[in-house]
Amino acid sequence: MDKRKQKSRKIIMEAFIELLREKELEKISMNEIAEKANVNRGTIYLNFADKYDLLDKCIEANFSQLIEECQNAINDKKSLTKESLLMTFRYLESHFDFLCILFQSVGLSVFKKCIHDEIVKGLPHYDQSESLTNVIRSEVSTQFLASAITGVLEWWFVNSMPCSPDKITDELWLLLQNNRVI
Amino acid sequence: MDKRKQKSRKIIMEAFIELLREKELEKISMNEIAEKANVNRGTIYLNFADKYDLLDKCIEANFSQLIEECQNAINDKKSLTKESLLMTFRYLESHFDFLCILFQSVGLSVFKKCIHDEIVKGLPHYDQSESLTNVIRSEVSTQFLASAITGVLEWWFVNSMPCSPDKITDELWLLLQNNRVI
DNA sequence: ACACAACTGTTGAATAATAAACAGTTGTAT
DNA sequence: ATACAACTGTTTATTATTCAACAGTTGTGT
Repeated sequence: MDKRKQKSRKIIMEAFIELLREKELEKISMNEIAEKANVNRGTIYLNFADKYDLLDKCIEANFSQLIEECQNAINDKKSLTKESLLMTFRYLESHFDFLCILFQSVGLSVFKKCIHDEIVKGLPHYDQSESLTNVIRSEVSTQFLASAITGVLEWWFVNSMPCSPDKITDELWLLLQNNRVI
Repeated sequence: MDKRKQKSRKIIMEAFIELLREKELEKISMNEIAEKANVNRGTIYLNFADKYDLLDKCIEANFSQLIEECQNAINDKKSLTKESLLMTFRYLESHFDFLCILFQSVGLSVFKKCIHDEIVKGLPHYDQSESLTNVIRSEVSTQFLASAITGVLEWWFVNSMPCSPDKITDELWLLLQNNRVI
């Protein structure tokens, strides 16, 4: 992509997020965003359809960042690791205030779905055709586990992170081991 | 000036100064500057003739900043004030490492002349036609004082700021008062 | 002496951002 | 009710930056 587009999108999104920290979405005007980003107002419309599209792109970029930060741990080993869980908790922790802002505007569901899907990808997949003793690792169990993990993530986040990322990861990992899934 | 030109010049100069901190002028290539500034190499040539022109513009911008920071104290009262002296010392202190780099490349003389001239502007001017008792405030005395002040500034800077801006300002101001110039 | 890599400064075509306008909308105060 | 100010989203011509290529230079090692 053209360097100018990259830069424009970046500074506009940064300015917008900065404003989101200061006031709620509906109180933010395109004029303000343009002023804060120090770009022409038209430039915003060249890159984003409107304020809500801009918000979507910010969320997407934010989620991409989470995935990217965890992808070494997740993708290299082609399965869920303790490390990737820890990184996810740490990501949620370090972006807490910003994510709260996003969830106010857009709800938790988008993020939850993304994280759930990513966990599904990370869990080991086994054919349904395998023996019945492996039923625990079937599609159903994958969904079961992904939901469980996502649920813990959500609970931890929504309750303002009642314990450290390290502690919650330890506990969750122990549960997974006890269920003989990993 | 067009917003894009402003931005380009700013980020190119900042990147260049950043590189000047890391290595000497002759070891810095236009490629590196472009890379650090995250602009196309051609953009540098659209804004600056070459590396040396870029250096000149950086110095000019830096000096403009000094003047601007002191101009309230200097220009509003149309004469030299203790405050403007203090601000000058503080400016030299806070930009010490960067100014050292500049002086390595370009020498002290440019800066000295600018500061000298600015002090001349700040000193009160009296007609040569006034009574002989006012000879102390003639053109000669103006040059005398400006050189003295500039000399102290230079000594203080070249000797790596042997005392605080506040202390050197106090001492210099006392000298000026004892000479009944202010 | 030669090759080779990195650099300089320039070009032209494509693309993006800017400035300045515009009509239409919304919210607010009088 | 109405005027007013601020906003939205779009359009136009203009200007700046980008990208890719170019020939020519400089410095380095073999």
